[in-house]
Amino acid sequence: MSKSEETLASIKEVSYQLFAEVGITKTTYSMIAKAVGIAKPSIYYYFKSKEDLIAAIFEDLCSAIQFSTFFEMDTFTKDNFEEKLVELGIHMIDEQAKDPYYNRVLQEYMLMATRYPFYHEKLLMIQKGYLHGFEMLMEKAKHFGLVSDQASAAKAHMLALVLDNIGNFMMLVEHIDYKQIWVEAVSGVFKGSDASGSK
Amino acid sequence: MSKSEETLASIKEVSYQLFAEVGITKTTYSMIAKAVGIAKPSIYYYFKSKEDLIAAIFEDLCSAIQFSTFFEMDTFTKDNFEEKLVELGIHMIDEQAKDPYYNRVLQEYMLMATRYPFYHEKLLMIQKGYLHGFEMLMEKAKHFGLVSDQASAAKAHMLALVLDNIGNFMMLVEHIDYKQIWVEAVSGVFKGSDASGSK
DNA sequence: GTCTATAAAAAGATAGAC
DNA sequence: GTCTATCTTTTTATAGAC
Repeated sequence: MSKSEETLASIKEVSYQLFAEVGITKTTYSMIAKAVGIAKPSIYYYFKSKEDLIAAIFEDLCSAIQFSTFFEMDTFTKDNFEEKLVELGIHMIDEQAKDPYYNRVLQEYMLMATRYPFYHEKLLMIQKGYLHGFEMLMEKAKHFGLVSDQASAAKAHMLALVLDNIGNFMMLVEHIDYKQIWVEAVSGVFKGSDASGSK
Repeated sequence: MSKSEETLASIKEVSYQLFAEVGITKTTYSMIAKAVGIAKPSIYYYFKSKEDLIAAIFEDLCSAIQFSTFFEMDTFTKDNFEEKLVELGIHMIDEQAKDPYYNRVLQEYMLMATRYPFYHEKLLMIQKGYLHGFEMLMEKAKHFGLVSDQASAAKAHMLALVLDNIGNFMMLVEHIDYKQIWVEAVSGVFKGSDASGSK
């Protein structure tokens, strides 16, 4: 990693943290420069405007949160299905909880998405990836006879909504068992036409 | 309503809309003054600082979104329970969808809550109101023999999470049947020890 | 209550030396 | 690549007349 690559990475990292801590709008080039340890105009060598910087951080974020990053369709079998779904969801929650800035930065960009088409398009695609991904999972579960035919799209969307928004909830309320909530959401969906797991 | 009360109401209304449309930070006294049709310093007669204005809009918002505003415990009986829960949830979704600014403004304040203790405290209290409110509802449902004993707190929290965050989801994705998602979430919870409604 | 005028601070951004 | 110096614009906020 060259010196200039290091500076670039440092600017991005510091910006990401500041976006979470004080918000995108209130993050200034002065603050970034001070935190990185360079002069304010030096940032313009890497990002010709603040708008560019905001977009660059966004691109990095988008890459990390695709549905396929956390849910591999092939790992689901008739026998492990519900268990696997619980496990991968919890893994996703854990991964995102590791990064103390993630939820706040994502929410910052969610609000930007309501104001700028560029951000709306990209986040919508990711969101649709989750909706569609869970629909596919429900199809597979239906094929295995693990869930009822009824409203399987709504079931899929409910799961996507719960998982995607546990992070939002975590921002405010700390002392809750989020994993249990996910277990409950999944279990509610699979209680329909249970062929195997009757306790 | 006196002239001065009208001006005050207008400042608040315009600010609320601007908070949604361009964000709290990017909303300036110039923009507000222009939209209201007064001079910029006139706003200082009503709000001695922008900070004060932001807090005032917040207080108004908080009053409108208490758990008890939407869920009246006494209306739930053994026979109407699931149906009532679905109905009141949908009513809440409808009410909030009527106000095109609501979700964005709330999310703005959610982010403020992660940065300022004042906002954190108030929103946390509201959130806890929902969590506790749904816990009480689950207790009542348990008492009626409508849900199983297992993980009833997690069930309650799952419902609170789904309902509170449908709004967040609606900001981004428009074409989804949110009511069906709520129906599905409720139905998943009640599928446990179903004494009456066996189809 | 509402205005005009203005102060004080800070923002995003550029010029140009090294 | 990184710096110092500087420009322009806009912000929140105040003073004081009407």
